[in-house]
Amino acid sequence: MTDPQLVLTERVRLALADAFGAEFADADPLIRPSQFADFQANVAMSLARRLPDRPKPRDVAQAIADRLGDFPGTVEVSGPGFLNITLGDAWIADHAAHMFDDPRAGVPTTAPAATVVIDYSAPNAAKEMHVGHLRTTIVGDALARVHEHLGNRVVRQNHLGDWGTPFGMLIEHLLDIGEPAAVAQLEAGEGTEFYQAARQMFEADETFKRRARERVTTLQSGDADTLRLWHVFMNATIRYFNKIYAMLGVTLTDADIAGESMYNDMLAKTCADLEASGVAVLSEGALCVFPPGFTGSDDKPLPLIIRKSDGGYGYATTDLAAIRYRVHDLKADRILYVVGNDQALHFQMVFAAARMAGWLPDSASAEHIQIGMMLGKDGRRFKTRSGESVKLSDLLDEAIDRARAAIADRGYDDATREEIARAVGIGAVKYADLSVSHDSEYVFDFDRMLTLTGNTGPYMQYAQARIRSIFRRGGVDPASVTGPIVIGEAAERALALQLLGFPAVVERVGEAAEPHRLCAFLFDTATAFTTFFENCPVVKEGVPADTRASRLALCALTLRVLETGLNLLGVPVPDRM
RNA sequence: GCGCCCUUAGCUCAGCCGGAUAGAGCAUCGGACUUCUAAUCCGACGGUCGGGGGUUCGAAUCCCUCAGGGCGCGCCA
Repeated sequence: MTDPQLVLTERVRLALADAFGAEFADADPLIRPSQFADFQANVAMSLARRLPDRPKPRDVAQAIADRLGDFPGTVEVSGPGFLNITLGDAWIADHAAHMFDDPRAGVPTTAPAATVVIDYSAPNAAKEMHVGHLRTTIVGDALARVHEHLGNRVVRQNHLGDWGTPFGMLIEHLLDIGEPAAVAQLEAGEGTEFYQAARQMFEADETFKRRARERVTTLQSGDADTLRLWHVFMNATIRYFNKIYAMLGVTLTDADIAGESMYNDMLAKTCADLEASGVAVLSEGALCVFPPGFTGSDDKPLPLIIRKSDGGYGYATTDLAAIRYRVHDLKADRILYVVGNDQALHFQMVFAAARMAGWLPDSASAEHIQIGMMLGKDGRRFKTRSGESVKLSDLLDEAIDRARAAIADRGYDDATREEIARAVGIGAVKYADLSVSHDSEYVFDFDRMLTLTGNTGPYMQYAQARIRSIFRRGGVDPASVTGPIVIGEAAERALALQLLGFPAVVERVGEAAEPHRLCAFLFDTATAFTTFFENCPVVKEGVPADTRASRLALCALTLRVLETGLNLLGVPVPDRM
């Protein structure tokens, strides 16, 4: 364990138990970063009130400090009873060295491993695919990578919108324009245009409308010819999705596809079981679950409709079937739904219904990781100037174009420039999505996300590239560096201390499902490195051999942390920029 | 009516498991370039943390309330 906050928590807890008795060993020492020291412990104030003779908080703090005499650093009582803790340089160097020797850079593996089902991306083949899907894809993928790194068993579930009434008109439109033309259009990413054309026919042409409705019926009845057409449509669409995933460097594969259609065969039983157990009841001809606590506009219970009065199933049914499948068949301990926050109420009700049915036991959690809406620079829903939704590939192309322009005069050959432009452009978009908290709206702005300063992908990539540059310049392989690490300059100390916090951040990101915390950490790390870079020459002439060895080790460790962190976010890591 | 998100510096956002003087980037102003990659840095300026009440030794953070903005909510997904 290298994380200072955790080390100190344990150490101070022992001290206060020693001072006041074992019954207080459960008290959280409240170790927090401090502006007056490396860390501060805030426990004395609250603990003073719990103690029988209600001593002064400062005395409590002093009593704890007295039992930290052997601590490798300094402990001072300050203000109303704060304990200001400054770690010794040797302690920091020692733990940094320990972290450096660990291939995992101190990140522990969860034991026992949990099964984490992550539902993300889930583009809808029959609806406009908009930039909102970009965010759930990127955030979900980062969470999958983090949980995998933590040693959990991750089951990705791409809950494609691949079923439902719109497919009647989509299939008819496919027939009208011919399969080859339809496939070409869909693979080219013009699913929205395809959908709109079908929609237009549906609204304008009564014959088409009738055909579409009949097609829905034959599709749902499992008619072989119709299913074949459906597969033609879906396969082409999925090939387009895969192009986008490849471009984005997303880890989703066809094996992770678990679209709505997958649950078709379970829907009737889902309803029957819910009805038999009394969880679902008929209301106005529809089969509904009324989870307690949900009321509508007139204070009447709000239904979750699982079978429409016409006998059809909605997405609530699918979600309930999916939750049962994920718990029972996939053995999920945790299910993360990385989905837009407009579905908050829906998921609350689905989760509540699943609990009522006993399909979601207390031992498993279902969490809606709410994704906030993406806004344009004008603060309104992200659209093109003409009001169209923005095509994902166009968006990514523009990011790459801008990145390419930024490095145009750097003297790289074409292939290298292209590789860097892709890494920087895609990295900028992904990092921008990840660096703000997932549940808030966020403003999409190319200019901001592509700058080399601030909390951006390019800045993080650049910091990392500069470290590699040092190794190149020095003719040193980062893997061959051995240290030892010695703390001299303030910038070395600050960098080493910063690095020690990496494992805890990764764990926290997994627990709280908040990738933006990793971004913030990496930004702080890159900033600390930049200060080090400005102040501490490494392979320049005149640097003593031991200093050089120590700094090379710090560089190598920083590189590992930045590279690992960016990998966990799914942000590409170019060698040079 | 109900649910979710939001309201913190001119702009974009952190901080919100309560802790000392609320942070960062951009923008603005001033400074640093014969570079271990200056697209990278340093400094300055800049805030009634939407309003009010409560809990607390202590509130941007917890509770209540009001206001404003966004999104959603019985047979689309």
